[in-house]
Amino acid sequence: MTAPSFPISEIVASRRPHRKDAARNYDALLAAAREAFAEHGAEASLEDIARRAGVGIGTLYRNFPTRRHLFESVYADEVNTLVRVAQEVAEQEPWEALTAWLDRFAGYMVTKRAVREALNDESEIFTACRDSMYAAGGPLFARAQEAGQVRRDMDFVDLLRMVSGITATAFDDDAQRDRVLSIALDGVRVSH
Amino acid sequence: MTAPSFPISEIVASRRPHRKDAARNYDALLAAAREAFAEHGAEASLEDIARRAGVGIGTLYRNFPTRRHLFESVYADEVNTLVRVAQEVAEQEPWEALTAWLDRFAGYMVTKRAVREALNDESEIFTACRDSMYAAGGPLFARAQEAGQVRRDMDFVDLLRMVSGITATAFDDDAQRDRVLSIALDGVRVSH
DNA sequence: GTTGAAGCGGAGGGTTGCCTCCGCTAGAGT
DNA sequence: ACTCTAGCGGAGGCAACCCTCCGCTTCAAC
Repeated sequence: MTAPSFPISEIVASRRPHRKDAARNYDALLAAAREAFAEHGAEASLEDIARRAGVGIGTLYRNFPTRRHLFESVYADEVNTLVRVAQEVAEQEPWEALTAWLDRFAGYMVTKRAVREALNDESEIFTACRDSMYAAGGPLFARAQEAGQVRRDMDFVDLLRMVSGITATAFDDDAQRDRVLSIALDGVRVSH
Repeated sequence: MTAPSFPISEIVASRRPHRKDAARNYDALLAAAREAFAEHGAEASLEDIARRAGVGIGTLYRNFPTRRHLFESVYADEVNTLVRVAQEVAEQEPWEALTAWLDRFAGYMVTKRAVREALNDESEIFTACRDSMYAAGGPLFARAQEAGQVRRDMDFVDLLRMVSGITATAFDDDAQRDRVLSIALDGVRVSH
């Protein structure tokens, strides 16, 4: 949990191709997949993803032989971003750093809820990415806890579950979501 | 919000048929649908539901002409139960009554998340049921708020969103879910 | 018991999505 | 410029699902 964060780009199964046109298609497919998964969930149609990316279905299958490959690639990409953000907020005050990171975490979780739903712990990539994310956010949590700002009878995973659960729900508007999230975080914070 | 709760059985679109075999099939279909929706979400296959119920696909369509009819019937059934529970807990202390009701609310929300997801506010049945549920739980919330046990800067809907969001998430075990939920509720309760 | 209508099941036609295969295209190295 | 191979797209076979339609079955009223 307190291990240093590490990049995971290298363990991603499907690699970006070298040729120029192929690389362009690869990127378009990944972007289309992220979009489609966010919109339709894990069941999004692969043919639709290929259509969105403006490539043939064959090209999709060449780059990502299975639906799982697509999930894993999108997921790995998101996690990399989350790791980077953890480094960026590291110099803020403990509680502020934690909530700032959670804010980003929430945003990315909304997008990739579909991916997580499909990648049951079976996947090596998934567990590696998850470990990497824990390694990035865990220290922020531990620091806030040691600073006496977070209650001791909960752990980092509890907090992530809480935040992702709340942010995954449909709200009337952003204000309501923020309000509810901050109320729940009041339960997390030690009343000073 | 403070209007008395009312039964909604009568406004359900599709009625239970009179003939013995038909009634049995109707019940079997509803049970199978609830199960299938809980398991596979709103996209559950209707042919699979008919299979589970042990009836032909034609029988399903006769009782529930559209997928929406099925959703509405399952949903109405759940809400009726929730209204009944609200009456049962009414005599407990404000905070205890509220959390006891929320506990049931959470249980039923897990099952019918799929139904809510599919029944966008368009449906008359849906809005009627939702109103009925608010009318049942709202007074419990108001009472706890007036007793000074619930913070004033949130409303009943905020609370329902919070609870349903958290309980809809996958947890490692029931203990973790209860722990996280109670932490979030600590944010809701006014520190005495 | 008879009877007629309410109810039944599933065949079948259409749609959509999954994945493979292969003849064509165009980028990259010489 | 030439080549040759990595890469391309989509036709096509298969499966699942949606929903309709209709001949057969079974309940229940008399």
